[in-house]
Amino acid sequence: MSKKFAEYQKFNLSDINKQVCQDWENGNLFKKSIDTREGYPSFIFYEGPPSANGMPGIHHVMARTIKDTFCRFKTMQGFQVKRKAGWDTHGLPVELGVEKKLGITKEDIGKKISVDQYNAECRSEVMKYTREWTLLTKKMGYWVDLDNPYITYDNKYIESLWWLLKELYNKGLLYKGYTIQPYSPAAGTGLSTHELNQPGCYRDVKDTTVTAQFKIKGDKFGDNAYFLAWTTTPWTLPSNTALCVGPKIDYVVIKSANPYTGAEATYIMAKALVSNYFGPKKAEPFEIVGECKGTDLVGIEYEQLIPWVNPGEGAFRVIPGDYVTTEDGTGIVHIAPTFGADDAFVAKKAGVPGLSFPTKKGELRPMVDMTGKFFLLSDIDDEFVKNNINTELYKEFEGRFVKNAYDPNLTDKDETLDISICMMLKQQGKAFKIEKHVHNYPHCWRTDKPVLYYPLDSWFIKTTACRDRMIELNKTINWKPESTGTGRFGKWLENLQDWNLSRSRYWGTPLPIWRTDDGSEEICIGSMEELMAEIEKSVAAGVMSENPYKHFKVGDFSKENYAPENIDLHRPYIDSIILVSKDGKPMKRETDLIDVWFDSGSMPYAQLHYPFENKELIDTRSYYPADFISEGVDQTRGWFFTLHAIATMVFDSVAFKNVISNGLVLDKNGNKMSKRLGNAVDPFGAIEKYGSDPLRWYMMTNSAPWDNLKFDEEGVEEISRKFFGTLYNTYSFFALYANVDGFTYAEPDVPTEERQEIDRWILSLLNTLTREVQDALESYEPTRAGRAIQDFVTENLSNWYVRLNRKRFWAGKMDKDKLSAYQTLYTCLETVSLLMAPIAPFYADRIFRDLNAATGRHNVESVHLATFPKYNEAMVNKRLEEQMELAQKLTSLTLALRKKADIKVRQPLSHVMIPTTVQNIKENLESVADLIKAEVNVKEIKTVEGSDGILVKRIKPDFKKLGPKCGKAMKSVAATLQALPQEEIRKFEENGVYTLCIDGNNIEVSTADVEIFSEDIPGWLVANDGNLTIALDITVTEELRQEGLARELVNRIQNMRKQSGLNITDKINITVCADAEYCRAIEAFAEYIKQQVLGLSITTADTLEGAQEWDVDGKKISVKIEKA
RNA sequence: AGUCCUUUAGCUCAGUUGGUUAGAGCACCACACUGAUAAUGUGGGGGUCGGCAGUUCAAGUCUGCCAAGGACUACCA
Repeated sequence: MSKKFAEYQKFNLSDINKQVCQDWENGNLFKKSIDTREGYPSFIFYEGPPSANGMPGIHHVMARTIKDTFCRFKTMQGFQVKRKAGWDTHGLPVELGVEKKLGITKEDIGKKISVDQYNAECRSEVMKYTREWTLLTKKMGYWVDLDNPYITYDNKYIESLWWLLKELYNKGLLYKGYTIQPYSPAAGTGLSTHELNQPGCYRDVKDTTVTAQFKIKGDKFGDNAYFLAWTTTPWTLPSNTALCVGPKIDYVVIKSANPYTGAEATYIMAKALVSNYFGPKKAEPFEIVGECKGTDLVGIEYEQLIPWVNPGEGAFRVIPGDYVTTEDGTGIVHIAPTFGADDAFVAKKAGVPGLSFPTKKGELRPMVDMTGKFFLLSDIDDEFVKNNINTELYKEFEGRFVKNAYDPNLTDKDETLDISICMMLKQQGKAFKIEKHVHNYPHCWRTDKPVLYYPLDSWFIKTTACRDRMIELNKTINWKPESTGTGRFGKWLENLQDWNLSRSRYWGTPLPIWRTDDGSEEICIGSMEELMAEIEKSVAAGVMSENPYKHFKVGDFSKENYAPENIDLHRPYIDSIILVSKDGKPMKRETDLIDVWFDSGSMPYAQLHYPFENKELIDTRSYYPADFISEGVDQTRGWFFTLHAIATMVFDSVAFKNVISNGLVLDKNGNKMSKRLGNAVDPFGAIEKYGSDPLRWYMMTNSAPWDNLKFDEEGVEEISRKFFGTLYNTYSFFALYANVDGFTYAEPDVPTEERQEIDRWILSLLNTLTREVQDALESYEPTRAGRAIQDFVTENLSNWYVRLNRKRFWAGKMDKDKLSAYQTLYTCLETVSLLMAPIAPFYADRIFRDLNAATGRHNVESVHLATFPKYNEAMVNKRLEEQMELAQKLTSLTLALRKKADIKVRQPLSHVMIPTTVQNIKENLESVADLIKAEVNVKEIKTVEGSDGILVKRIKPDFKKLGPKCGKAMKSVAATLQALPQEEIRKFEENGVYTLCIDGNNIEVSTADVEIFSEDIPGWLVANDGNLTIALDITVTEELRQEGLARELVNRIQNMRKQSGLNITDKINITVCADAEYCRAIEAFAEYIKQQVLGLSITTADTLEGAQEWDVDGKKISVKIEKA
């Protein structure tokens, strides 16, 4: 019994999705796709770890489709592609999720709940949606090893991180620094830039600003001269220690007076901003008396504006800063190094001290304490108060909160510290201008209160030291799109800052650095072995009473040994470990955790527990660096950067060779999706509704991965219908007839040269397609690949090949020609299933399996274990492709003419005329003439030479060729050529050259520089497409009329056959009752009719019982068919 | 504020090294086809190629400026 091709009653991609998914599970196919490639070259892919504490969204389908597509493609190309899944488990979102769930705040940790319990909550919270993620992964067909994922909270993972940190430490790239960071006094914690970039954090606020007068020392500008400097944070003025000018900016010296007091004075400010402060509309007259550059001002000293605290040597002078602009303010910037990152930077460079208080606890703080208020004198070191603080002045302000929002007793309506200070300055005649100003200011997303820029201690990685190497290595990375690599990423590297690693939290990788209290000695731990040894030392020295990790066995890499029940490297356990210094002093761990981005950037090594296990995989570069990674473009400075930075600094290598940074998934109106707006698309719903394939296909083909995708469900539906529906129809058509004929591709291939031209044509296109798809995928352009496949299937295979060849499949016996048709169509379907498999893995597998089940041509069970098609150049015939294109164009033109003349395609016509002098077209035409004739139902195609004079010719200049030759005269040349009379054109054609006279210059034009074609044939119905012209003879002769009628009858009989439910192979007898003309037509074409409808006999009768009536062009006919 | 991306038909997108009628699909309207039929074909309307300026014989394409939308980074008086 011969095998059959599966035939389906309905087409539901969602169901197919589920079935194929099940087939994969049953066959353990993902594993097989890796195991069967054992020993083959590797294609190395790294999975960027998502966080499972949020539900997966539709954009994850996008990102993962890209990853999956290339991994499948490379697998099919014969590479072994291991894909280890990963989970990002540390960090703020997790902590916040837990705090929300438990209804606690950060302050409650260690009070209402122990750190221990808190971390346990985090550990479970972080994997909250693992089930959903796993489900989505399977449903969308993302093949990744979920059974052995790397998890960033894993002890082994942390140990690898420690090793990396120690490498950096040993290279001197890890240091502790004191920098200005965003800090939320209300929450009592520093904030990462990531937190500051939460939506809604930056808000417009209205603050009181002041332009203050800083009195210049000495009499260089007279004895009453001031610098004018503007600030939006007047509360920082008591901490002022310098003024900053732009070296290249022009400054002017102005004689005027203080608007509040009227006191005459000399002012210095940027020339470009004078009109903001002085002018005819202002109260005080002014006069510019001098001008200089910023450089000239540098070094000038001034008197302290608010003399509360003595900051020490080197303060109160003008320093240079490149960042100073003349966009607003005065072009002179007030510098409080303790409250601004830029301030601190320029001040440090110029050797200007910041203004700090030593506290009674022995810390060094700015004027503002950690709760956001001016220090109470009682909290400051007594000695310092005595020597450096003017307590008379200061005590009036001590304890004032710098923002009302920080003070539990104040509201927006109360006078702010800013206003108090402004009033004080005004009274003292030091305020030049006080006004409200609206500006954008960051707020803490947890407390909703403004953020303070505040100096904090942090650990940094000195990435700046490796900047050049990073830039160099980046040039070897293939970025898709290129602009992200050179632009966003490249620029980022050029302006690289040191990487602030510290996070003052609980749930994260602890910084493995232990220090003595005085900071004189410290140790960086790089492994468990080291830690255990140090603990033993500490126990021996009596610093610790016992080793809390005593059950851990060094060198035992079993799961049990590293299980959290055995050891836990997280806080608070790790904090209980006190090590001992060489001098016998206790060393405590620096309480910081590290930035979670370090976690993910370390995954190439930590996922392998490098270097403790799998050392050779990295060292021999057999699993490193990645050939390919892909994530959202928002990861450019996130994961992409941390991967690159760690690889450069520790391994002097790139971490990845090819990278796609994909765009966002927006809603169909181009808005960002968000749960709040309710425009987020649920990936599970979408997959259920459409199936994963259309979704994946839509995402890959609608726009390039790196462009944002405007997700529109209608687009997915369109893909379903247009591409998958057409492909399904094509397959169904094939299966239907192949089963009737018992075709199972058992016969040897019909030699190419013995196949019809149209077969060779589609096979030629198929190979061209194969090459294009391969090229596209190899250059990481899935969009181009998908679009090419889609175009081939819908346009060429279905709409042209199948449509034109339908009769070959249903008529006649299985001869060589029919076999050729089957083999050709089979090859196309099979190849398409292979080509599309990386993008649409489900339906591709369905078709492949259905085809292969009947033919057994591949000895693999799934398309994903098969080999990607190879381009066969011998099959490509550009000539044939041109010919067919010509046929398609001519057919379209002819059909358009029929339409214009209102003559149905069923009515045969005698001939079309195609004027052409181009030999090439003539030859091409000959080979496709039969096709065209059949398609447009015309008996004959005639070509006409131009010389007989019936054609009206036209010249079209070839601008590309003539342009460089003619230059400025181009326009006139074109106009002259186009206006050339018929006789001149004829002469031109005869001579091959023609001389034009333009503006007195002779220009010689040859026939190669122009296209000459006929545009019109007087008296004929004519159509043009480019330089192609056809004319249709619309005369319907008696014979043609008869044939037309016969065809109409065939059409009606076929309809009746179908209606009456006859089998397609049943034979019939026909009786017709019609007028005389129709009867003559039937008589004349009786054989034709019988053959078309499988009729044994056809007779005409005067009257007819039980017949069906039809109207053909106004004629009434009755037709009756009976099964023979 | 800086960097980058996007802007072509009502919608989604093509548009090669600049070359003269700016394309496709969807949607819409009309017609045809009816042994692939919950398919299919043909025709039609629809465009100041975001705006302005420049380079050029020639600009959707190159340059500059501007605008809108988006992303990232930063936050500065």
